[in-house]
Amino acid sequence: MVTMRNPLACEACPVRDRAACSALDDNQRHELESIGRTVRLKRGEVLFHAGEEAPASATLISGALKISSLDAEGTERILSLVHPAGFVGEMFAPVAHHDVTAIADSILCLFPADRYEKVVDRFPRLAKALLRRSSEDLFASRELIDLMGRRTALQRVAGFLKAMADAASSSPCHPAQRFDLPLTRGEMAGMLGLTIETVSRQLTRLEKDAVIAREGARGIRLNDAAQLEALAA
Amino acid sequence: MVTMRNPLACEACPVRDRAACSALDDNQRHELESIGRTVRLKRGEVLFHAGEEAPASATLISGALKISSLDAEGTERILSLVHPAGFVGEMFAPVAHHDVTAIADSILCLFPADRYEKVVDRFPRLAKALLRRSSEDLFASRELIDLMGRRTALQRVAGFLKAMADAASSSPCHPAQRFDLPLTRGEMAGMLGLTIETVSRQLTRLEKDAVIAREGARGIRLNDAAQLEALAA
DNA sequence: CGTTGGTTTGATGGAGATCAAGCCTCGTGG
DNA sequence: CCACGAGGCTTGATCTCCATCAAACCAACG
Repeated sequence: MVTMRNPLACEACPVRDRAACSALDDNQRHELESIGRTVRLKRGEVLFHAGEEAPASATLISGALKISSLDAEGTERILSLVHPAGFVGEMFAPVAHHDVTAIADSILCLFPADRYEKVVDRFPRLAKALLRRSSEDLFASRELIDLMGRRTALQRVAGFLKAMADAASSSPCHPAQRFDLPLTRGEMAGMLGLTIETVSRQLTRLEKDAVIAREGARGIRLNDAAQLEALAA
Repeated sequence: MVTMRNPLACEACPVRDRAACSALDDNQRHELESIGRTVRLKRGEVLFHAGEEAPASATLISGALKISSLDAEGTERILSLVHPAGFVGEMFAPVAHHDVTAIADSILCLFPADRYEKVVDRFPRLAKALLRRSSEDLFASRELIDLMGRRTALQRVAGFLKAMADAASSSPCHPAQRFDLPLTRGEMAGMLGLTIETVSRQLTRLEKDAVIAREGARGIRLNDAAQLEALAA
């Protein structure tokens, strides 16, 4: 984990109009800027460890994170993905509940927990913006619950691909025609409550049925988005 | 749905020190009181319907709610349970995403969306309290995701019973020794991604193994909480 | 007393977990 | 430059667990 002491470059920030801090005016944002610092993570590096005390808060600028936990047998279960402009950090918990790990090379704004909370108290607009983000996260969580409640493996994998296509798209209403999966097969399996083999088989099946085409291990091209959606049930 | 015009009885409210409004001082709470009204729901009655415009916000005083959606085949999928002091309502969404239904006779404080938001803007402490609640809901969501990610039906049912025992307990650290399931078998199945029959079979199995005892269709007595936890993996 | 909604139990088949190889890609070092 | 190894991915064979279909049970209630 590389920490940069130099000031955050809010002016050039690619998520400046979508992240929670976008609710602030220039003066307020400068104040927030002064307590944060930029952090770079490479794929696989851990930001927070479950059980860690007083975790910080952070906004993801680019890349992707996963929030996960390990069960007794040591298999990873992915609870959430974090996309750029997303917020991580449990402001009200004394210890972190889950692991947070980069699944792609990432850049983020990191804020010490105590100082961040003080800023939240002084700037109500920030509190409200965080509430909005939290509501969105909650909604995303419920979408994942919905996905995992599906009973067949095909429905789950199809629904997952659909969700990834939507997330990868620049326009919010249309799915991306072509994108790279940010997760390994094992991570997908851990997210969907399946095994690696089953995920792999469903992907080959979708390719045989010409719903998708695979380009290497990670690349996905959507041949028939409507059919994909139908299969997701 | 019975709506009462008479003022909310905050002074006598059983959740007055746990709900979001507990963050307010007396004057502020009176103001909130003036825009809300008490609503009584019987089991099965719907508070919000998915797709409904401008849903209100509400705090649950007693009883229990479920947040659910219907998939294409018409099977219900439960996304969340709401316990007393819990908050429902999507302040930032123009339309409701999910159905909200009483699963027990319930009493709640209902606030019109627009007026509630105005109050939130004026009282930053309320915004922060809602943020805390939202974080807790998010955490609960992730626990459910964790539960549903388990691969065997026994683990899911055991984990669910454990969660219900914890929720039913007055003390936060010890599970209740005896409680009633708030859900039908069908609702449990919808929550765990299983079928009614499988849920039923796992319960009989747990009873045969003397981990639990059943008292009628809904009553559960915990014989061996440690074993239950172990089975939940 | 019959009906209805929820629950339990049984029998069967199929979907997915598990076990086991083999393959592809990339990075490292000889 | 090629060999090698390590991860990650795919494919196959088998077996287990759960969904499905079907029927009976039970309690509450009109």
